Amino acid sequence: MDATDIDQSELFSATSWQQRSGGPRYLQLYRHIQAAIKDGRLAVTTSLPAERELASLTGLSRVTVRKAMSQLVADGLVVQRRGSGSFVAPQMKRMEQSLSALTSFTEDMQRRGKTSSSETLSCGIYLPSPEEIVALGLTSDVQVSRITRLRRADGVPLAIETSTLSTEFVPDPNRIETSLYEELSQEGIRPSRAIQRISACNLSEDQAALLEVSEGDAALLIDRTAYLSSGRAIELTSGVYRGDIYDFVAELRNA
Amino acid sequence: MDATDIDQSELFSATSWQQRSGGPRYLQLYRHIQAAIKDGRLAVTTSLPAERELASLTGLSRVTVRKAMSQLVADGLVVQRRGSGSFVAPQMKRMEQSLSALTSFTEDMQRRGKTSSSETLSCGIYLPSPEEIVALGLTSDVQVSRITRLRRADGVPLAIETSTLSTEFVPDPNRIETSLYEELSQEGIRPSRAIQRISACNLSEDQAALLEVSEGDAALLIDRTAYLSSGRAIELTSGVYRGDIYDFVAELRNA
DNA sequence: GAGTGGTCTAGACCACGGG
DNA sequence: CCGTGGTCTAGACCACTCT
Repeated sequence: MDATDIDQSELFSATSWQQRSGGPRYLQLYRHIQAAIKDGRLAVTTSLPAERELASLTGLSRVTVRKAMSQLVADGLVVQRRGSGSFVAPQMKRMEQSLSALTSFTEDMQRRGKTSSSETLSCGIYLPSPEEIVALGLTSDVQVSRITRLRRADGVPLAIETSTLSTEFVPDPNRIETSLYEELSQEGIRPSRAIQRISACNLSEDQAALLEVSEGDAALLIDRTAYLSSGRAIELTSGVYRGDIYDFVAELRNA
Repeated sequence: MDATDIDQSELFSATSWQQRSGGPRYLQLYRHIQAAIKDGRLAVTTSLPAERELASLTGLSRVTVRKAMSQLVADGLVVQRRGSGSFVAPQMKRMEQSLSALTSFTEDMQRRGKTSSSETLSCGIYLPSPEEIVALGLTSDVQVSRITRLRRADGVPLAIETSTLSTEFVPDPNRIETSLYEELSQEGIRPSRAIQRISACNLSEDQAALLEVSEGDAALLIDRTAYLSSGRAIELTSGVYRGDIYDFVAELRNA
Protein backbone atom coordinates (compact mmCIF):
# COMPACT_ATOMS: atom_id res chain seq x y z
CA MET A 1 0.00 0.00 0.00
CA ASP A 2 2.32 2.74 -1.15
CA ALA A 3 1.49 6.02 -2.76
CA THR A 4 1.51 4.62 -6.27
CA ASP A 5 -1.54 2.54 -5.52
CA ILE A 6 -3.69 5.63 -5.48
CA ASP A 7 -2.58 6.66 -8.96
CA GLN A 8 -3.09 3.16 -10.24
CA SER A 9 -6.60 3.05 -8.88
CA GLU A 10 -7.39 6.19 -10.82
CA LEU A 11 -5.70 4.79 -13.89
CA PHE A 12 -7.71 1.61 -14.01
CA SER A 13 -10.93 2.16 -12.10
CA ALA A 14 -11.81 5.14 -14.22
CA THR A 15 -14.14 3.78 -16.85
CA SER A 16 -13.09 6.56 -19.19
CA TRP A 17 -11.07 4.18 -21.35
CA GLN A 18 -13.95 1.81 -21.87
CA GLN A 19 -15.56 2.31 -25.24
CA ARG A 20 -18.83 0.80 -26.27
CA SER A 21 -17.56 -0.25 -29.67
CA GLY A 22 -13.83 -0.27 -29.10
CA GLY A 23 -13.61 -3.97 -29.79
CA PRO A 24 -13.13 -6.74 -27.25
CA ARG A 25 -12.67 -5.57 -23.68
CA TYR A 26 -9.44 -7.48 -23.19
CA LEU A 27 -7.98 -5.61 -26.17
CA GLN A 28 -9.15 -2.27 -24.80
CA LEU A 29 -7.51 -3.04 -21.47
CA TYR A 30 -4.38 -4.29 -23.25
CA ARG A 31 -4.07 -1.11 -25.27
CA HIS A 32 -4.79 1.03 -22.22
CA ILE A 33 -2.02 -0.54 -20.15
CA GLN A 34 0.31 -0.64 -23.14
CA ALA A 35 -0.12 3.09 -23.65
CA ALA A 36 0.35 3.77 -19.94
CA ILE A 37 3.65 1.90 -19.97
CA LYS A 38 4.94 3.41 -23.18
CA ASP A 39 4.35 7.02 -22.18
CA GLY A 40 5.70 6.49 -18.69
CA ARG A 41 2.54 6.76 -16.60
CA LEU A 42 3.55 3.33 -15.35
CA ALA A 43 7.24 3.48 -14.51
CA VAL A 44 9.53 0.53 -15.06
CA THR A 45 9.88 -2.10 -12.34
CA THR A 46 6.80 -0.77 -10.58
CA SER A 47 4.31 -3.45 -9.73
CA LEU A 48 0.91 -3.59 -11.32
CA PRO A 49 -2.20 -4.34 -9.30
CA ALA A 50 -2.83 -8.02 -8.74
CA GLU A 51 -5.00 -9.66 -11.35
CA ARG A 52 -7.93 -10.05 -8.98
CA GLU A 53 -7.65 -6.43 -7.92
CA LEU A 54 -7.37 -5.32 -11.52
CA ALA A 55 -10.51 -7.31 -12.26
CA SER A 56 -12.51 -5.62 -9.55
CA LEU A 57 -11.10 -2.19 -10.44
CA THR A 58 -12.06 -2.52 -14.07
CA GLY A 59 -15.27 -4.43 -13.54
CA LEU A 60 -14.00 -7.26 -15.73
CA SER A 61 -13.59 -10.91 -14.90
CA ARG A 62 -10.18 -12.23 -13.99
CA VAL A 63 -10.08 -14.36 -17.14
CA THR A 64 -10.48 -11.26 -19.28
CA VAL A 65 -7.82 -9.41 -17.32
CA ARG A 66 -5.51 -12.41 -17.78
CA LYS A 67 -6.03 -12.35 -21.53
CA ALA A 68 -4.93 -8.73 -21.64
CA MET A 69 -1.99 -9.44 -19.35
CA SER A 70 -0.83 -12.43 -21.38
CA GLN A 71 -0.55 -10.20 -24.45
CA LEU A 72 1.49 -7.67 -22.50
CA VAL A 73 3.75 -10.49 -21.35
CA ALA A 74 4.07 -11.77 -24.93
CA ASP A 75 5.06 -8.26 -26.00
CA GLY A 76 7.72 -8.17 -23.32
CA LEU A 77 6.17 -5.14 -21.65
CA VAL A 78 5.25 -6.97 -18.46
CA VAL A 79 6.93 -9.70 -16.43
CA GLN A 80 4.89 -11.95 -14.18
CA ARG A 81 6.26 -13.92 -11.23
CA ARG A 82 4.07 -16.51 -9.58
CA GLY A 83 3.54 -15.81 -5.94
CA SER A 84 5.05 -12.38 -6.35
CA GLY A 85 3.20 -10.19 -8.79
CA SER A 86 3.23 -8.46 -12.16
CA PHE A 87 5.82 -5.84 -12.99
CA VAL A 88 6.55 -3.42 -15.79
CA ALA A 89 9.50 -4.94 -17.63
CA PRO A 90 12.75 -3.01 -17.89
CA GLN A 91 12.89 -1.73 -21.44
CA MET A 92 16.64 -1.42 -21.63
CA LYS A 93 16.52 -4.72 -23.51
CA ARG A 94 15.33 -2.85 -26.55
CA MET A 95 18.69 -1.21 -26.93
CA GLU A 96 20.78 -4.28 -26.20
CA GLN A 97 18.97 -6.73 -28.40
CA SER A 98 18.54 -4.07 -30.97
CA LEU A 99 21.00 -5.47 -33.43
CA SER A 100 19.82 -8.62 -35.02
CA ALA A 101 16.39 -8.27 -33.53
CA LEU A 102 13.40 -8.86 -35.69
CA THR A 103 11.56 -5.58 -35.81
CA SER A 104 9.04 -3.82 -37.93
CA PHE A 105 9.74 -0.53 -39.62
CA THR A 106 7.81 1.24 -36.91
CA GLU A 107 9.83 -0.35 -34.11
CA ASP A 108 13.04 0.24 -36.04
CA MET A 109 12.32 3.94 -36.26
CA GLN A 110 11.31 4.16 -32.59
CA ARG A 111 14.65 2.63 -31.71
CA ARG A 112 16.42 5.29 -33.73
CA GLY A 113 14.44 7.99 -31.98
CA LYS A 114 12.47 9.02 -35.02
CA THR A 115 8.77 9.32 -35.59
CA SER A 116 7.47 7.06 -38.31
CA SER A 117 4.53 7.59 -40.57
CA SER A 118 3.36 5.88 -43.68
CA GLU A 119 1.20 6.49 -46.68
CA THR A 120 -0.58 3.61 -48.35
CA LEU A 121 0.10 3.58 -52.07
CA SER A 122 -1.94 0.51 -52.88
CA CYS A 123 -3.72 -2.14 -50.92
CA GLY A 124 -5.89 -5.11 -51.74
CA ILE A 125 -6.39 -8.84 -52.09
CA TYR A 126 -4.76 -10.61 -55.00
CA LEU A 127 -3.81 -13.99 -56.34
CA PRO A 128 -0.26 -14.80 -55.26
CA SER A 129 2.59 -14.50 -57.72
CA PRO A 130 4.69 -17.62 -58.37
CA GLU A 131 7.46 -16.25 -56.14
CA GLU A 132 5.00 -15.58 -53.35
CA ILE A 133 3.61 -19.12 -53.63
CA VAL A 134 7.11 -20.51 -53.23
CA ALA A 135 8.28 -18.13 -50.52
CA LEU A 136 5.14 -18.37 -48.40
CA GLY A 137 4.42 -22.03 -49.11
CA LEU A 138 0.92 -21.34 -50.37
CA THR A 139 -1.44 -23.46 -52.35
CA SER A 140 -2.66 -21.87 -55.55
CA ASP A 141 -6.23 -21.53 -54.33
CA VAL A 142 -5.59 -19.13 -51.47
CA GLN A 143 -5.38 -15.40 -51.88
CA VAL A 144 -2.96 -12.92 -50.41
CA SER A 145 -3.28 -9.47 -48.92
CA ARG A 146 -0.79 -7.07 -50.39
CA ILE A 147 -0.05 -3.55 -49.22
CA THR A 148 2.42 -1.05 -50.61
CA ARG A 149 3.37 1.86 -48.41
CA LEU A 150 5.62 4.88 -48.54
CA ARG A 151 7.46 5.03 -45.23
CA ARG A 152 8.64 8.27 -43.66
CA ALA A 153 10.96 8.99 -40.74
CA ASP A 154 10.43 12.40 -39.19
CA GLY A 155 8.43 13.23 -42.29
CA VAL A 156 11.25 12.44 -44.71
CA PRO A 157 10.47 9.76 -47.33
CA LEU A 158 12.71 6.82 -46.54
CA ALA A 159 11.42 3.66 -48.15
CA ILE A 160 8.82 2.01 -50.34
CA GLU A 161 7.70 -1.28 -48.85
CA THR A 162 5.41 -3.96 -50.24
CA SER A 163 4.19 -6.60 -47.78
CA THR A 164 2.41 -9.79 -48.77
CA LEU A 165 0.64 -12.11 -46.35
CA SER A 166 -1.85 -14.89 -46.74
CA THR A 167 -5.43 -13.78 -46.16
CA GLU A 168 -5.49 -16.42 -43.42
CA PHE A 169 -3.45 -14.04 -41.31
CA VAL A 170 -4.60 -10.69 -42.67
CA PRO A 171 -8.10 -11.01 -44.10
CA ASP A 172 -8.44 -7.30 -44.66
CA PRO A 173 -5.32 -5.27 -45.53
CA ASN A 174 -7.30 -2.04 -45.28
CA ARG A 175 -7.43 -2.49 -41.52
CA ILE A 176 -3.66 -2.11 -41.25
CA GLU A 177 -2.88 1.24 -39.71
CA THR A 178 0.74 2.04 -39.05
CA SER A 179 2.34 -1.16 -37.85
CA LEU A 180 1.81 -4.48 -39.54
CA TYR A 181 3.48 -6.33 -36.70
CA GLU A 182 1.30 -4.61 -34.14
CA GLU A 183 -1.74 -5.70 -36.10
CA LEU A 184 -0.50 -9.28 -36.17
CA SER A 185 0.38 -9.13 -32.50
CA GLN A 186 -3.20 -8.33 -31.62
CA GLU A 187 -4.21 -11.57 -33.29
CA GLY A 188 -1.65 -13.40 -31.17
CA ILE A 189 0.69 -13.84 -34.14
CA ARG A 190 4.32 -12.83 -33.99
CA PRO A 191 7.11 -13.90 -36.35
CA SER A 192 10.04 -15.43 -34.54
CA ARG A 193 12.62 -15.52 -37.33
CA ALA A 194 13.25 -13.79 -40.59
CA ILE A 195 15.69 -14.02 -43.45
CA GLN A 196 16.72 -10.79 -45.10
CA ARG A 197 18.40 -10.53 -48.44
CA ILE A 198 20.03 -7.16 -48.96
CA SER A 199 21.17 -5.91 -52.29
CA ALA A 200 21.64 -2.56 -53.98
CA CYS A 201 19.89 -1.05 -56.97
CA ASN A 202 19.49 2.21 -58.82
CA LEU A 203 16.14 3.90 -58.34
CA SER A 204 13.68 4.11 -61.22
CA GLU A 205 12.10 7.40 -62.11
CA ASP A 206 8.88 6.56 -60.27
CA GLN A 207 10.65 5.33 -57.16
CA ALA A 208 12.92 8.36 -57.08
CA ALA A 209 9.94 10.70 -57.34
CA LEU A 210 8.24 9.07 -54.36
CA LEU A 211 11.41 9.15 -52.29
CA GLU A 212 12.17 12.72 -53.38
CA VAL A 213 15.63 11.95 -54.72
CA SER A 214 17.13 11.73 -58.18
CA GLU A 215 16.60 8.93 -60.66
CA GLY A 216 19.50 6.48 -60.59
CA ASP A 217 20.44 7.18 -56.97
CA ALA A 218 21.59 4.13 -55.05
CA ALA A 219 19.12 2.34 -52.80
CA LEU A 220 19.09 -0.70 -50.55
CA LEU A 221 16.86 -3.49 -51.81
CA ILE A 222 15.71 -5.51 -48.80
CA ASP A 223 13.68 -8.69 -49.23
CA ARG A 224 12.48 -10.24 -46.02
CA THR A 225 10.71 -13.52 -45.38
CA ALA A 226 9.41 -13.90 -41.83
CA TYR A 227 8.62 -17.21 -40.18
CA LEU A 228 6.56 -18.37 -37.22
CA SER A 229 8.23 -20.55 -34.61
CA SER A 230 6.71 -23.57 -36.34
CA GLY A 231 8.79 -22.77 -39.42
CA ARG A 232 5.85 -21.66 -41.48
CA ALA A 233 6.44 -18.57 -43.62
CA ILE A 234 4.01 -15.82 -42.86
CA GLU A 235 5.22 -12.58 -44.37
CA LEU A 236 7.06 -11.53 -47.48
CA THR A 237 8.19 -7.94 -47.58
CA SER A 238 10.16 -6.24 -50.28
CA GLY A 239 11.46 -2.76 -49.65
CA VAL A 240 13.52 -0.10 -51.38
CA TYR A 241 15.38 2.14 -48.93
CA ARG A 242 17.16 5.39 -49.71
CA GLY A 243 20.87 4.64 -49.52
CA ASP A 244 21.86 8.16 -48.58
CA ILE A 245 20.04 8.28 -45.25
CA TYR A 246 19.29 4.70 -44.24
CA ASP A 247 21.66 1.99 -43.12
CA PHE A 248 20.99 -1.55 -42.00
CA VAL A 249 22.93 -2.79 -39.00
CA ALA A 250 23.57 -6.48 -38.39
CA GLU A 251 25.47 -8.38 -35.79
CA LEU A 252 27.50 -11.43 -36.78
CA ARG A 253 28.57 -14.14 -34.40
CA ASN A 254 30.67 -17.24 -34.20
CA ALA A 255 28.75 -20.32 -33.04
CA MET B 1 -19.68 -36.98 -40.93
CA ASP B 2 -17.09 -38.45 -43.23
CA ALA B 3 -14.70 -41.31 -42.63
CA THR B 4 -12.05 -39.14 -41.02
CA ASP B 5 -14.34 -38.45 -38.07
CA ILE B 6 -13.93 -42.00 -36.86
CA ASP B 7 -10.15 -41.74 -36.84
CA GLN B 8 -10.32 -38.39 -35.13
CA SER B 9 -12.59 -39.75 -32.43
CA GLU B 10 -10.04 -42.44 -31.70
CA LEU B 11 -7.25 -39.88 -31.83
CA PHE B 12 -8.79 -37.59 -29.27
CA SER B 13 -11.21 -39.57 -27.14
CA ALA B 14 -8.56 -42.11 -26.28
CA THR B 15 -7.28 -41.05 -22.92
CA SER B 16 -3.95 -42.69 -23.66
CA TRP B 17 -2.27 -39.32 -24.19
CA GLN B 18 -3.38 -37.98 -20.84
CA GLN B 19 -0.62 -38.19 -18.28
CA ARG B 20 -1.08 -37.55 -14.63
CA SER B 21 2.05 -35.48 -14.35
CA GLY B 22 2.53 -34.37 -17.94
CA GLY B 23 2.02 -30.76 -17.01
CA PRO B 24 -1.02 -28.61 -17.75
CA ARG B 25 -3.76 -30.35 -19.70
CA TYR B 26 -3.88 -27.65 -22.40
CA LEU B 27 -0.20 -28.26 -23.04
CA GLN B 28 -0.68 -32.01 -23.24
CA LEU B 29 -3.48 -31.54 -25.75
CA TYR B 30 -1.39 -29.00 -27.65
CA ARG B 31 1.56 -31.37 -27.89
CA HIS B 32 -0.71 -34.25 -28.85
CA ILE B 33 -2.30 -32.41 -31.75
CA GLN B 34 1.02 -30.89 -32.75
CA ALA B 35 2.58 -34.35 -32.99
CA ALA B 36 -0.42 -35.67 -34.92
CA ILE B 37 -0.07 -32.90 -37.47
CA LYS B 38 3.68 -33.16 -37.82
CA ASP B 39 3.78 -36.89 -38.43
CA GLY B 40 0.87 -36.77 -40.82
CA ARG B 41 -1.83 -38.49 -38.78
CA LEU B 42 -3.80 -35.31 -39.38
CA ALA B 43 -3.46 -34.49 -43.07
CA VAL B 44 -3.22 -30.92 -44.29
CA THR B 45 -6.40 -28.96 -44.99
CA THR B 46 -8.47 -31.56 -43.15
CA SER B 47 -10.85 -30.08 -40.63
CA LEU B 48 -10.42 -30.66 -36.93
CA PRO B 49 -13.37 -31.40 -34.66
CA ALA B 50 -15.23 -28.31 -33.51
CA GLU B 51 -14.00 -26.89 -30.22
CA ARG B 52 -17.10 -28.00 -28.34
CA GLU B 53 -16.82 -31.49 -29.78
CA LEU B 54 -13.14 -31.63 -28.96
CA ALA B 55 -14.00 -30.63 -25.41
CA SER B 56 -16.48 -33.45 -24.97
CA LEU B 57 -14.17 -35.95 -26.68
CA THR B 58 -11.27 -35.13 -24.42
CA GLY B 59 -13.29 -34.52 -21.29
CA LEU B 60 -11.86 -31.01 -21.00
CA SER B 61 -13.65 -27.70 -20.86
CA ARG B 62 -13.91 -25.62 -23.99
CA VAL B 63 -11.74 -22.90 -22.45
CA THR B 64 -8.93 -25.39 -22.01
CA VAL B 65 -9.35 -26.69 -25.55
CA ARG B 66 -9.24 -23.11 -26.82
CA LYS B 67 -5.99 -22.47 -24.98
CA ALA B 68 -4.41 -25.43 -26.75
CA MET B 69 -5.87 -24.36 -30.09
CA SER B 70 -4.68 -20.79 -29.73
CA GLN B 71 -1.12 -22.04 -29.36
CA LEU B 72 -1.47 -24.15 -32.48
CA VAL B 73 -2.79 -21.09 -34.31
CA ALA B 74 0.09 -18.96 -33.03
CA ASP B 75 2.48 -21.61 -34.34
CA GLY B 76 0.79 -21.50 -37.72
CA LEU B 77 -0.11 -25.19 -37.56
CA VAL B 78 -3.85 -24.56 -37.49
CA VAL B 79 -6.04 -21.97 -39.15
CA GLN B 80 -9.39 -21.05 -37.67
CA ARG B 81 -12.25 -19.45 -39.54
CA ARG B 82 -15.19 -18.12 -37.59
CA GLY B 83 -18.43 -19.74 -38.62
CA SER B 84 -16.57 -22.36 -40.57
CA GLY B 85 -14.18 -24.39 -38.46
CA SER B 86 -10.56 -25.24 -37.66
CA PHE B 87 -8.24 -26.66 -40.28
CA VAL B 88 -4.73 -28.06 -40.43
CA ALA B 89 -2.60 -25.39 -42.10
CA PRO B 90 -0.38 -26.28 -45.06
CA GLN B 91 3.06 -27.05 -43.65
CA MET B 92 6.30 -25.51 -44.60
CA LYS B 93 9.80 -26.79 -44.97
CA ARG B 94 12.28 -26.24 -42.17
CA MET B 95 14.56 -23.30 -42.34
CA GLU B 96 18.10 -23.32 -43.41
CA GLN B 97 20.21 -22.80 -40.37
CA SER B 98 22.79 -20.52 -39.04
CA LEU B 99 23.06 -17.65 -41.38
CA SER B 100 24.51 -14.50 -39.96
CA ALA B 101 27.68 -16.39 -39.21
CA LEU B 102 30.82 -14.36 -38.97
CA THR B 103 32.85 -15.26 -42.01
CA SER B 104 35.58 -13.80 -44.14
CA PHE B 105 35.14 -13.00 -47.80
CA THR B 106 36.95 -16.21 -48.67
CA GLU B 107 34.67 -18.35 -46.49
CA ASP B 108 31.63 -16.47 -47.75
CA MET B 109 32.51 -17.32 -51.35
CA GLN B 110 33.23 -20.94 -50.49
CA ARG B 111 29.77 -21.19 -48.98
CA ARG B 112 28.29 -19.89 -52.20
CA GLY B 113 30.28 -22.39 -54.20
CA LYS B 114 32.53 -19.89 -55.89
CA THR B 115 36.30 -19.60 -56.10
CA SER B 116 37.68 -16.43 -54.63
CA SER B 117 40.76 -14.52 -55.58
CA SER B 118 42.05 -11.11 -54.70
CA GLU B 119 44.42 -8.49 -55.98
CA THR B 120 46.15 -6.16 -53.57
CA LEU B 121 45.69 -2.55 -54.58
CA SER B 122 47.61 -0.98 -51.72
CA CYS B 123 49.18 -2.15 -48.54
CA GLY B 124 51.22 -0.58 -45.77
CA ILE B 125 51.58 0.73 -42.26
CA TYR B 126 50.00 4.06 -41.40
CA LEU B 127 48.94 6.29 -38.58
CA PRO B 128 45.30 5.62 -37.71
CA SER B 129 42.60 7.99 -38.84
CA PRO B 130 40.38 9.52 -36.16
CA GLU B 131 37.57 7.11 -37.05
CA GLU B 132 39.90 4.17 -36.78
CA ILE B 133 41.08 5.34 -33.37
CA VAL B 134 37.51 5.47 -32.15
CA ALA B 135 36.32 2.25 -33.79
CA LEU B 136 39.33 0.17 -32.78
CA GLY B 137 39.85 1.82 -29.42
CA LEU B 138 43.44 2.72 -30.14
CA THR B 139 45.80 5.11 -28.49
CA SER B 140 47.30 7.69 -30.80
CA ASP B 141 50.81 6.32 -30.57
CA VAL B 142 50.17 2.92 -32.17
CA GLN B 143 50.22 2.32 -35.88
CA VAL B 144 47.87 0.31 -38.06
CA SER B 145 48.28 -2.05 -40.97
CA ARG B 146 45.97 -1.22 -43.83
CA ILE B 147 45.34 -3.28 -46.94
CA THR B 148 43.05 -2.57 -49.87
CA ARG B 149 42.14 -5.42 -52.13
CA LEU B 150 40.03 -6.05 -55.21
CA ARG B 151 37.99 -9.19 -54.55
CA ARG B 152 36.88 -11.54 -57.30
CA ALA B 153 34.42 -14.44 -57.36
CA ASP B 154 35.02 -16.90 -60.18
CA GLY B 155 37.25 -14.26 -61.70
CA VAL B 156 34.54 -11.57 -61.75
CA PRO B 157 35.34 -8.38 -59.86
CA LEU B 158 32.93 -8.21 -56.94
CA ALA B 159 34.17 -5.86 -54.27
CA ILE B 160 36.81 -3.41 -53.10
CA GLU B 161 37.71 -3.97 -49.48
CA THR B 162 39.93 -2.00 -47.14
CA SER B 163 40.89 -3.66 -43.87
CA THR B 164 42.56 -1.94 -40.96
CA LEU B 165 44.09 -3.68 -37.96
CA SER B 166 46.45 -2.65 -35.23
CA THR B 167 50.06 -3.63 -35.92
CA GLU B 168 49.85 -5.55 -32.64
CA PHE B 169 47.85 -8.15 -34.50
CA VAL B 170 49.22 -7.80 -38.02
CA PRO B 171 52.76 -6.47 -37.89
CA ASP B 172 53.32 -6.96 -41.61
CA PRO B 173 50.36 -6.55 -43.99
CA ASN B 174 52.45 -7.74 -46.93
CA ARG B 175 52.34 -11.23 -45.50
CA ILE B 176 48.60 -11.48 -46.03
CA GLU B 177 47.88 -13.81 -48.87
CA THR B 178 44.25 -14.51 -49.67
CA SER B 179 42.44 -14.75 -46.38
CA LEU B 180 42.93 -12.25 -43.59
CA TYR B 181 41.02 -14.42 -41.14
CA GLU B 182 43.15 -17.43 -41.98
CA GLU B 183 46.22 -15.37 -41.28
CA LEU B 184 44.87 -14.27 -37.91
CA SER B 185 43.79 -17.80 -37.11
CA GLN B 186 47.36 -19.00 -37.43
CA GLU B 187 48.27 -16.58 -34.68
CA GLY B 188 45.48 -17.98 -32.53
CA ILE B 189 43.33 -14.93 -33.10
CA ARG B 190 39.75 -15.17 -34.25
CA PRO B 191 37.04 -12.55 -33.97
CA SER B 192 33.98 -13.81 -32.17
CA ARG B 193 31.56 -11.06 -33.01
CA ALA B 194 31.15 -8.28 -35.53
CA ILE B 195 28.87 -5.37 -36.22
CA GLN B 196 28.08 -4.59 -39.83
CA ARG B 197 26.59 -1.37 -41.10
CA ILE B 198 25.15 -1.72 -44.57
CA SER B 199 24.25 1.19 -46.76
CA ALA B 200 24.03 1.93 -50.48
CA CYS B 201 26.03 4.30 -52.63
CA ASN B 202 26.69 5.17 -56.23
CA LEU B 203 30.09 4.10 -57.54
CA SER B 204 32.71 6.69 -58.36
CA GLU B 205 34.50 6.58 -61.68
CA ASP B 206 37.56 4.88 -60.20
CA GLN B 207 35.56 2.30 -58.28
CA ALA B 208 33.41 1.52 -61.30
CA ALA B 209 36.49 0.98 -63.45
CA LEU B 210 37.96 -1.51 -60.98
CA LEU B 211 34.68 -3.38 -60.68
CA GLU B 212 34.14 -3.26 -64.44
CA VAL B 213 30.74 -1.61 -64.27
CA SER B 214 29.44 1.86 -65.08
CA GLU B 215 29.99 4.97 -63.02
CA GLY B 216 26.97 5.70 -60.82
CA ASP B 217 25.85 2.07 -60.58
CA ALA B 218 24.44 1.10 -57.19
CA ALA B 219 26.69 -0.67 -54.71
CA LEU B 220 26.48 -1.99 -51.18
CA LEU B 221 28.64 -0.15 -48.71
CA ILE B 222 29.52 -2.52 -45.88
CA ASP B 223 31.42 -1.34 -42.82
CA ARG B 224 32.38 -4.04 -40.38
CA THR B 225 33.95 -3.83 -36.95
CA ALA B 226 35.05 -7.19 -35.57
CA TYR B 227 35.61 -7.93 -31.89
CA LEU B 228 37.48 -10.54 -29.88
CA SER B 229 35.61 -12.45 -27.23
CA SER B 230 37.18 -10.10 -24.70
CA GLY B 231 35.24 -7.28 -26.31
CA ARG B 232 38.28 -5.62 -27.80
CA ALA B 233 37.88 -4.35 -31.36
CA ILE B 234 40.40 -5.89 -33.69
CA GLU B 235 39.41 -5.29 -37.29
CA LEU B 236 37.79 -2.49 -39.23
CA THR B 237 36.84 -3.33 -42.79
CA SER B 238 35.10 -1.12 -45.27
CA GLY B 239 33.94 -2.64 -48.52
CA VAL B 240 32.11 -1.62 -51.65
CA TYR B 241 30.20 -4.50 -53.24
CA ARG B 242 28.62 -4.58 -56.69
CA GLY B 243 24.87 -4.38 -56.14
CA ASP B 244 23.98 -6.24 -59.31
CA ILE B 245 25.62 -9.54 -58.41
CA TYR B 246 26.14 -9.54 -54.66
CA ASP B 247 23.59 -9.76 -51.89
CA PHE B 248 24.03 -9.90 -48.15
CA VAL B 249 21.87 -12.37 -46.27
CA ALA B 250 21.05 -11.91 -42.59
CA GLU B 251 18.91 -13.83 -40.17
CA LEU B 252 16.86 -11.95 -37.62
CA ARG B 253 15.50 -13.45 -34.46
CA ASN B 254 13.17 -12.75 -31.61
CA ALA B 255 14.35 -13.52 -28.10
C1' DG C 1 -0.72 -17.88 6.45
C1' DA C 2 -1.92 -14.56 3.20
C1' DG C 3 -1.39 -13.22 -1.39
C1' DT C 4 0.13 -14.10 -6.01
C1' DG C 5 -0.04 -16.07 -10.66
C1' DG C 6 -1.35 -20.70 -13.19
C1' DT C 7 -4.88 -23.75 -14.32
C1' DC C 8 -9.58 -25.32 -14.99
C1' DT C 9 -14.67 -25.56 -15.16
C1' DA C 10 -19.69 -24.90 -16.74
C1' DG C 11 -22.38 -22.04 -18.80
C1' DA C 12 -23.67 -17.90 -21.51
C1' DC C 13 -24.18 -14.53 -25.41
C1' DC C 14 -22.41 -12.63 -29.77
C1' DA C 15 -20.90 -12.35 -34.82
C1' DC C 16 -20.16 -14.69 -38.62
C1' DG C 17 -20.55 -18.39 -42.50
C1' DG C 18 -22.82 -21.77 -45.03
C1' DG C 19 -26.84 -24.61 -46.41
C1' DC D 1 -31.53 -21.54 -39.80
C1' DC D 2 -27.80 -23.99 -37.15
C1' DG D 3 -23.01 -24.63 -36.18
C1' DT D 4 -18.76 -22.28 -35.90
C1' DG D 5 -15.24 -19.63 -33.49
C1' DG D 6 -14.83 -15.16 -30.37
C1' DT D 7 -15.79 -13.21 -26.07
C1' DC D 8 -16.99 -13.12 -21.23
C1' DT D 9 -18.34 -14.45 -16.46
C1' DA D 10 -18.10 -16.28 -11.48
C1' DG D 11 -16.05 -19.31 -8.92
C1' DA D 12 -12.71 -22.94 -7.75
C1' DC D 13 -8.25 -25.32 -6.62
C1' DC D 14 -3.20 -25.56 -6.97
C1' DA D 15 1.79 -24.15 -6.59
C1' DC D 16 4.49 -20.80 -5.46
C1' DT D 17 6.68 -16.56 -2.79
C1' DC D 18 7.10 -13.62 0.71
C1' DT D 19 6.93 -12.47 5.53
